Amino acid sequence: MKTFAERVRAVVRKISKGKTMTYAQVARAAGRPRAARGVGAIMRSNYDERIPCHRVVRSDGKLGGYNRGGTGRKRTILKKEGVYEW
DNA sequence: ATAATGACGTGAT
DNA sequence: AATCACGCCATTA
Repeated sequence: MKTFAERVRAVVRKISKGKTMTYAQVARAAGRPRAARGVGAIMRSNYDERIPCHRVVRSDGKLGGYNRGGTGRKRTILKKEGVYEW
C-alpha cells in the first residue's frame, strides 16, 4: 500500500535543480492539500540522500528546517543550485 | 489507541 | 514587519 509519506517522497524527488516547492505545494501535489505540516514531519524523519528535501521551503518565504546540517547548510545548497531568492 | 511534538499556513494583533 | 493564536496532519513515544 502506498503511504502518504511515499508519495510525498516521490514528489520531492521530482523537483528539478534550481527550483523549489513549498511544503503546501508538495502536500497538494501528494493529494493532501492541508497536510503541509505533515509533509514537514515526513521530511524531518527522512534521511534518504536521494531526496532533495532542501528544495522544499516555506510559503512565507523563510527556509524551513533541515535535519542534515541545519538551515545554514540548506541555504548554501540552494544558493549553489542557483536559487538566489535568499 | 492516545498524547505529545513540530522542517507548516493563514489570519488576527 | 514581527508575533500570536489556531487549525491541520504525519511521526514518534
